[in-house]
Amino acid sequence: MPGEGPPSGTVPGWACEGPGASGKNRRVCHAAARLEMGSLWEEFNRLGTEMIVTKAGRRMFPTFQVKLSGLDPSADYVLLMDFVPLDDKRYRYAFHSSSWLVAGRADPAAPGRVHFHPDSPAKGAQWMRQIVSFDKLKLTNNLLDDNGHIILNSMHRYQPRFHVVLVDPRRDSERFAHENFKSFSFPETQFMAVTAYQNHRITQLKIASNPFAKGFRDGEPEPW
Amino acid sequence: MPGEGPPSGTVPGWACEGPGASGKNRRVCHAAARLEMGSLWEEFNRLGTEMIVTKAGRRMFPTFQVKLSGLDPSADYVLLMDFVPLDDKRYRYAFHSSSWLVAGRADPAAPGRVHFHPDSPAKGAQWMRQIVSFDKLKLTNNLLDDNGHIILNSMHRYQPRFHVVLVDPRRDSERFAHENFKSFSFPETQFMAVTAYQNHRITQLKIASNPFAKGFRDGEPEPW
DNA sequence: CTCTTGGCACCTAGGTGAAAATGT
DNA sequence: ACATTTTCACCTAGGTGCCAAGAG
Repeated sequence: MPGEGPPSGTVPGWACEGPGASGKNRRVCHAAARLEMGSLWEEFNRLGTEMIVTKAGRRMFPTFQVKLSGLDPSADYVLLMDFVPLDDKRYRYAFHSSSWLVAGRADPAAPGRVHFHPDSPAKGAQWMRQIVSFDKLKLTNNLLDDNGHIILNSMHRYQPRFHVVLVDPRRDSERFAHENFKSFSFPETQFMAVTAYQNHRITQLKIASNPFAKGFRDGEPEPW
Repeated sequence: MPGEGPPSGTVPGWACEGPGASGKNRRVCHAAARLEMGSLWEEFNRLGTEMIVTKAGRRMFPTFQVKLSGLDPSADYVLLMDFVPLDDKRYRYAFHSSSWLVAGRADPAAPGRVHFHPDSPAKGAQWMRQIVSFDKLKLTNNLLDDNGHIILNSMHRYQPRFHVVLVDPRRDSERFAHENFKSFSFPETQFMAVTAYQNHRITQLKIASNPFAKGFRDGEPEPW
């Protein structure tokens, strides 16, 4: 079942350990990211988060947002996201039992794309100043999309991933690429891509928490 | 009367002339700015452009937009605007003659503020890539404004000014400040600050050309 | 009288899920 | 049957000029 995992957001092995060539650049190894709206993500995750994908592209809700710390204030960084398949399966939803069932092997993988945060590149000080929000990121199921959106297979599970990349001013910076980035995965943000919501409780939670989804708010009844 | 002046946008004296300490940094002296929507600005200017100022802050229309060239693609620049009084007078509008009359000396000058383009700082290559638009800039008549808006006196005339500032990485860069910027004034963008439109033809032109102003467009009559 | 303020109806622009239509 | 596409009413968010009322 979807959703379980450690509450940490740091991929093991990226710590600033020891000397030698295997370490990370000191300007990225102390980077830390705290997921915003964590309790909302967890609420969705308990039900099994679903994200709509459309031909034109649909935003995620909740929006993926992080608070950064530990960057070098005066160094340049690029921030980006990608999405990794959580398994090699295709799913379908059993309405009678309100649960997801494996429906076979995964479809051919969609073109792997990344989404650069539109403010990239920017100084560490700028990134740490306020919450970094990926609200321009859109998900699509159109394999031929030419709007630069993230392409996903519907009825497949994904794990959002967040990357902090140091802009290395050195010549031959490609040769140091492996030590110039740090990645973060928050298990509570994993989701099932769908073209229409399957679990009614997900629909209800979206309506209750997304201001753009219609519906009366907060016990406010219609005006008489 | 408002509106006359040379069609050039370059302030004389900023050219890259000669040797010696009086010149500009080579990374700014070749900078050039072309005003976008020039014909619309001129159309307004012929009538005597008016810009609304409100307590909450009002955008300019037309929006001040420029196309930049001649920057060093890899150098960092800050782009900003300020507004200089065109004279020391206060005006009033004579409806019967449809003309502006001098109504006395200028009120005490409003706090001088500048508006940094929100993408600042950025590389020359980034600034030159597309049109730079100051559509976040707002004008207010609130002397105590704390939203960072440009404060102007109503019934006074102003000349918008645009500045390209090189971010100088050298220590003691303050000592070179005078040679690290280049300024542009487009006479066709001068305007009268008002709290309500005075010239009806200005109102009509705003409605006809600003998508946010209501009114039927393009001879399209109401549905039947 | 001249000028300013605040509410408001009416726009643009674009993010929602519902539901019907269309595949497969 | 299951999944996708399309359309649409209904939102948020915010930029307009208008007009009545207020302030000097």
